[in-house]
Amino acid sequence: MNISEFSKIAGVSKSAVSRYFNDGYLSEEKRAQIEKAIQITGYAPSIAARSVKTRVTKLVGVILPKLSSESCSRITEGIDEVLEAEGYKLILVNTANNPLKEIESLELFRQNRVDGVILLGTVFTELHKSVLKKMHVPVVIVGQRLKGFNCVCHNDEGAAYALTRQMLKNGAKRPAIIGVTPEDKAAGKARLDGFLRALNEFHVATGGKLTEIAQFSMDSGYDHAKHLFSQAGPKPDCLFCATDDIASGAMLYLREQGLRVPEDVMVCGIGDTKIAKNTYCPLTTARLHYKTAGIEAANMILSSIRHGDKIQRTLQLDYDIVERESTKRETV
Amino acid sequence: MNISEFSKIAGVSKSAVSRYFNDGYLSEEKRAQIEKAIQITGYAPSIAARSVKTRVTKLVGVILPKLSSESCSRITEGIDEVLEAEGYKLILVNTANNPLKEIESLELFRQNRVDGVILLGTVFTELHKSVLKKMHVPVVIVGQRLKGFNCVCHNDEGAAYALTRQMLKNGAKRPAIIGVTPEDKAAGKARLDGFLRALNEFHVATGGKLTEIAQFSMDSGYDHAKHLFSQAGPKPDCLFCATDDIASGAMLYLREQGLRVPEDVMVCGIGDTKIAKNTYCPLTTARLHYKTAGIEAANMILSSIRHGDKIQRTLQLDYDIVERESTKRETV
DNA sequence: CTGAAAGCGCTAACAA
DNA sequence: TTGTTAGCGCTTTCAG
Repeated sequence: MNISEFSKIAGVSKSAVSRYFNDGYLSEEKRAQIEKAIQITGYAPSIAARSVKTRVTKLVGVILPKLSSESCSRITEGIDEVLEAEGYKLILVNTANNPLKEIESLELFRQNRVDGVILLGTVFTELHKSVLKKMHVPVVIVGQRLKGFNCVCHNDEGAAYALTRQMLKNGAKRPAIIGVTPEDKAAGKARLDGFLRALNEFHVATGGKLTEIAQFSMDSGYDHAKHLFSQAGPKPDCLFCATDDIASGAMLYLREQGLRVPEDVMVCGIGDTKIAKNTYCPLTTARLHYKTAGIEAANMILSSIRHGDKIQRTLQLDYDIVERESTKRETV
Repeated sequence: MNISEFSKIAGVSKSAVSRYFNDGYLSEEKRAQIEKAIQITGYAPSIAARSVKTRVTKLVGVILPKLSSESCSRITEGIDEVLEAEGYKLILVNTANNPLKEIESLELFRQNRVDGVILLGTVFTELHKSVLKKMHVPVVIVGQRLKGFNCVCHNDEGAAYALTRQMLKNGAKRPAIIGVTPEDKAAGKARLDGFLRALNEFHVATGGKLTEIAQFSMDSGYDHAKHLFSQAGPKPDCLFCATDDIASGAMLYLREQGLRVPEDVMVCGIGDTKIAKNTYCPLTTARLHYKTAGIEAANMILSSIRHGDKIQRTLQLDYDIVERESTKRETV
C-alpha cells in the first residue's frame, strides 16, 4: 500500500495525505476521511521514501564497546530517554571492544543513514580522529575528551585522587592499583594520574611492581589481584581499582586467600554500579553519573542536529564519593 | 553527492555505479575508475533511497523493557552478534517497562522501517496479540511463549522447581517466595508454579502470607524482604526469589537484620547474573542462557526474513543450577 | 558487459 | 485550503 493507492481509498489527493502525516494544513472533512481510511487499511507512510526527500532519518547512531556493561547500558538508556521523546530512534552498534569496528561504523554513518552519532569512546587512534573529522553528521563523544569535538565526560582524575586519598588518610601505607590500559585516556590514564597524585601528596613511593593493567571485567580483576599478591616482598594494604567490576573480582580473590577487607587490604572501585553495594564487604567507590551523561549527550546531539552548532563544547560531570566499608579502618 | 554527480566524476554511468555497490557485473576498468572516484569523493550510496526501491532496510527492531538490566543487555548482545555479521543493524526501543510503548513501537514497526522485530516480552495483553497479528514483518518473541508466534524462552518453571527443591532437600522447612507479577507468564507465573510444585512434592504448606510480589529490582527485593520478615508469626527459613537482583536486595535486608545466610535463611535467585557471584554470601541460582537466547532469536528472525517461514516455532533453552553457599546447610 | 529510462513512495513548490 | 507535478537518489529492466 502506497500513498497513491491510499489516497484513492481515502478519496483525497496524495498531497492531502502527505499533509495529514506532516504539517497539518487540512480541512476537518479530509482529515476525517483519511483517518477512516487508516482504520480500514492500516496504512502508514514509508519512512525510507520520506527520508529520500527530506534528508532526515530521525535516527541517531550509538556506537559502544560493550552493551552488556552497566555503564554503557545506563548511558544508552539516558540517550534513549531524551531522543525518543523527540521522535528519534537509536541505531546501535556494539563493537565488542574492537576499535576497527568503531571505525567501520563511523564510516557507515558518515554520510547517511543517521542524523547524528554518539560514540561511547575508549581508545582514540589517529585513524579515529581522521575519520571523525570527515563525518558529515554531528558527533558527540561520551566518556572521553577529544579536542575539537563535542564531549560529555566524567572527572576521572578527580575521582581516583579522592578515593586514593581517602584510603591513605584512613591509614593505608602500601597502595597498589589495578588499572586499565592508559591508551584509554579516561578510565586508564586519568584514573592512574589521580591515584599517583594522591600518592605524591602523601609522600608514598609508587612501586612499579604494584601497578597492574587489567581488562574491564571481574575475571580480569581477579587475575590481576592474584598476580599482585603472588609477588615476593611486602603485600599491598590498599587497592585502587579502575572500575567496580575489577574491584569485585579482586575482592573475590582476596576472600579466597583469607585476606580480610578492609582490615588487611582496603579496596575501592569507580562507578558505583549495582555490584558495589553487594560485594561481601560493601565497596567504597565514586559514583559516576552515567545516565545523566547519556541525557546530556543526547541534548548536545539534538542541538547540533537542529542548529548545526559549529562551536564545540566539553561537558564534565563530577563524581560523588560513596564511602562504604571496604576502605574503613579503625585507627589503632 | 548523489549517484548521478558521482557517476560523472567516475566517468561511468549511474548503472555501473549501482552495480558496483550491488551485484558486481562490471568490468575491471570501470571498477577501478569507480574505486578511484570513491577515494576522492568519499561517496557512499544513500541507504534510504535504496530501501525505497528494494524494500529492504537491513534493520531489525528490538523492543525491550529495560536496557540497563543485565538480562536484556545480554540478550541484545547475542542478537547483535548474529545480525551484524549479516549486515543488519539494530534499532532499539527501550520501553522502560511501559506496555503502551511496546504497542506504539510495534505499530511503528508494523509496515516499514525495519525488516523484522524482536520483542523481549514481559506481559501480553489482548491488545498486544491483536497488534502482533497485524504485523507485516516477521516477529520473534524472547523470554515468553505466546501461541502462534516464534518464541525463544527459558525453562522458568523447571528452574524454579529445581532451586526450591534443593533448598527443601537441604533442610528448609518454611519456604517463602518473592516473585514478580504473574501477569508476566515466564518470570512471574512459571517461576511461582515451579516453586509451588516443589512445595507440593515435599508436602509443605504454602502459606499465602509468605508470597510477595516485587518489581524487577534490588530495591524492591529489599522492601519485600522487609515486609516478609516484619510479619507476625514464625519467620521463613528459606527464600526463593524470582531474579538475582531481587535476591540480592533481600539479602541486604537480611544482613541488616543480623539474619545469617544460609544458617538462618537460605536464599536463591534466578539468572546467574554478575551479582550472584558477589553477594556477601555467594548466591545459589539457575543460569539462564541470555546471550544464547539472543543468538537463537536472531537466527529465527533471519530465517523468517529470508524464507518467510510460515510455520511458527518455540525454542526453549534449559537452565543450569549453580549451587553456591546461600543454600547450603549442614544437616544437623 | 553497458547505459538509458522507468519508477520505488514520498514531499513540497506552485498554481488554482 | 487543495491538487498537480517535479523531483529526492537509487535499482533494475531492457535493448544494445
